[in-house]
Amino acid sequence: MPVTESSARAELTRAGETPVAMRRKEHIRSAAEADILAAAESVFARAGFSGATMAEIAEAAGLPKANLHYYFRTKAALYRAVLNHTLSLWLAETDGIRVDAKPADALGNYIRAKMRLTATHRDASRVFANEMLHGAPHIGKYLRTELKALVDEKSRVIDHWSRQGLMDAIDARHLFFTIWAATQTYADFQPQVCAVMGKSRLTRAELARATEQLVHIVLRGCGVRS
Amino acid sequence: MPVTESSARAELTRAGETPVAMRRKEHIRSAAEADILAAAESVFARAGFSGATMAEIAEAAGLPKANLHYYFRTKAALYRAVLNHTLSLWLAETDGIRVDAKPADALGNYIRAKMRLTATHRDASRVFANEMLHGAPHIGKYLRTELKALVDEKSRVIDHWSRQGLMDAIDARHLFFTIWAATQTYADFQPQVCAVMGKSRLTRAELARATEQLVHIVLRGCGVRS
DNA sequence: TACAATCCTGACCAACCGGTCAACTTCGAC
DNA sequence: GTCGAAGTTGACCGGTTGGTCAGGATTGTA
Repeated sequence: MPVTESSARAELTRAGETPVAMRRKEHIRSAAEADILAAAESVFARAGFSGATMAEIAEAAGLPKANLHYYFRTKAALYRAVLNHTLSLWLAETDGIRVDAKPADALGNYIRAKMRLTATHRDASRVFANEMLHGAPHIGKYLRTELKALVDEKSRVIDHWSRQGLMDAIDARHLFFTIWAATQTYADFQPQVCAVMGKSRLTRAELARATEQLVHIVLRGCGVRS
Repeated sequence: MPVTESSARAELTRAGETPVAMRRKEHIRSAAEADILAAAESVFARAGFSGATMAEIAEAAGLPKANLHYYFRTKAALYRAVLNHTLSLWLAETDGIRVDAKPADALGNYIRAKMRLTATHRDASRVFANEMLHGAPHIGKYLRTELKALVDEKSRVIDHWSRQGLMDAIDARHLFFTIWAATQTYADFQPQVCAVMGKSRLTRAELARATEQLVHIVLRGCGVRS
């Protein structure tokens, strides 16, 4: 599980302090951190790590710049905190992929959930994509451990379905890459999608249409029996 | 067609100059520009526009920094030149998608060609992805004109195949988004792919395997009769 | 009230970076 | 050899940016 830069601070609180004081202080801290993280996510998504400035993030958060450095020592620390927040979103939604589920439901709903995620958390998706694009220097370890373990586990489920004749023999890892890429493209490459569709923004209806077509292609393409 | 910053210079050469001089000078210029563009593409791919520094590009090109500014006035001009180079790659490979072709061959070979492109021009793909991620400020116009026109044309071909019963009724635009995303992910998200596969780099064989699976899923998913 | 801890902030600084410039070299033309 | 255009380069500059710091405000406790 990702750990924020400041999570260890609670331990440092003086033993003699009353619960009331702790609660109040923690509230101030966590509220400020949440505001800063939200502003930072938006700015990092638009400008990338190098393109974003602390002054811009501070303005977006409605705080003086020095206050940012009070809660997050450095720009890199703030960036890592934003990344950790996005990573916790990343692992979710695979719960439905289990041996006792129907492949059509499990895979279909997974694609739908992923697509919903890109729509509701577009900035998080873009920060994640940006990090990956630049070689994943901050989250390489996470990819090789937690993400790999999760994919290994879910791949075994899909292999099981294949052996049972419920779907074609498919390399599950590459299938995940395809699903992730096809869904994320609506968040990460939105300018391209909008331009080609001849629209200024993606409507809910258009996204629903894209989702169902992707579900159709993947399920049919993998020979999932329904 | 994209135009490089300096293509208009040839016109400025003095009328009285001999062909030999012109040829030599143009050779020096084009050779230097090519070196700089190659170095810039590599650095922009790794660091993005803001993260890249002219000094870093200069070092990669083996030239003093001032020399870069002699050939490309500003960092933005150099970046646009790199983008133009990648855009010319982008449009290619769709030639095979024509009404008189067999859908299975046309689409299959298109996917294979795209996948080859991401392997041989990984940096170009990443520069393009980075530009898109940040809202496509430099190439928005290109997307809305040339790319849209191309996709509109190719979509009509696919619609034609659908009406002829050669494949399912598929929204061709979203199909292109899926194909582009699924192929580019092997260039743009390589750290993720490598981590999940448990390898330090992508082998040719692994990429070939991914390609054929993607071809299989797309063709089968679109109900292409073979 | 006195205290201590946390929270907040304007002012400041050193490092870096894109870009300029003047001087110098190279080379083909005549 | 002389000339001029193109190519080359080290040194320099102004603006930006991440980060610091000293001092003040706020708040719970005793």
